[in-house]
Amino acid sequence: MNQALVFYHYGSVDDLLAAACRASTVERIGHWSARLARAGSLRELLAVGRALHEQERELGNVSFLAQMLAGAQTDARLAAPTADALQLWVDEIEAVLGRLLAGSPFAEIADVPGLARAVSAAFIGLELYDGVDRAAAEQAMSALDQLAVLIEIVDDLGPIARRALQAKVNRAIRRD
Amino acid sequence: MNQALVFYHYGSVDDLLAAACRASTVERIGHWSARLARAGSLRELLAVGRALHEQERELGNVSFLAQMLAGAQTDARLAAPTADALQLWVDEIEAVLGRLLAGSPFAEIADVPGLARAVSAAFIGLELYDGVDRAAAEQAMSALDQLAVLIEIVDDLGPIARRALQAKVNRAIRRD
DNA sequence: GTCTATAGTAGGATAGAC
DNA sequence: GTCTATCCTACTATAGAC
Repeated sequence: MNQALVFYHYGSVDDLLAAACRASTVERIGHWSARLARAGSLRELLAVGRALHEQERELGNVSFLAQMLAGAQTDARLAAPTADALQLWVDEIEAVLGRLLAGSPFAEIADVPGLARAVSAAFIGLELYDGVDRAAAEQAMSALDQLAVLIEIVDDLGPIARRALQAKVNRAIRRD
Repeated sequence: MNQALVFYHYGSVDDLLAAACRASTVERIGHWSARLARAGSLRELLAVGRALHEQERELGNVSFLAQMLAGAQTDARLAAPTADALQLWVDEIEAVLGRLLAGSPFAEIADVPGLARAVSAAFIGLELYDGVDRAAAEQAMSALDQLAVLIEIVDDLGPIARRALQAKVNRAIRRD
């Protein structure tokens, strides 16, 4: 391909990046959505996240995302397509979390759309952290894995403890 | 200042960035460590994080961090100083979390150093997300705030529920 | 639609005067 | 230590032939 064709087809480099960002995201989500839909627990979701990160990093998509995020901080023309791409991922995560947290006190007190955005942002942070300090990112991932165990334990409390927890949750909700 | 002086004093642009990264991080941590040390709960820690993000964003430090992270993904000369700077923040967070989670089942099942790295990475992700989609990042922050309420509720369970939880935690630990 | 050529700009880096 | 001048390279973008 020729460098001048960028401007014939896309008008500017920014517009090319926007198109690449959109197309790549749609393609990658198509590649992962089935696996995300198959995750049956938070720990399984984390495992899919691990595999996803590994592969996207090798494809260079993590570096690309990092560059888009960095550019987007000071350039609205990059921020808009980046936000759109992230929204596509957030929609996926929201669907998975909504399914996994159905009936859980976590879903009752914290809204799932907000959680999906928080989880997505946290995952992005972990991906970038991994490129900077792999050992530290791995340590963080392990801690999240252990935390997921605890969340599932809380979700799986017996009726007495569950009622006590629910009562406290209700009081806290009223207090806010 | 003159452009050529960069190379006289620092040798290369990368080395200048490394020095700036280090100096700036030390200075900013000096500015925030007292407030972090004063946080008495996870929700207060989140509130400090909100204020910190707001101010560092206005100072341009979030954009700087984003650029360092993006560059570090493909350049080890940027990765090393970035990792060092993040480690300084992680040390701060580790101290705060160690204090706040002392005696909590969260600290017993997930190691605090790993959690500190996960929290730091998540915070970085939120900062970058905020530069791309402010409303979404705000929604994520609110969800985390509500989640912190739930964590404090679990931490504050009565003796019966607490014992049931602890027993399940112990079983889960042995299972791993 | 695709190519070559080219303009314009910016950034990293060195040489050498002071 | 600081400056000017300069080189080199890379990148964005346009003009115009085919």
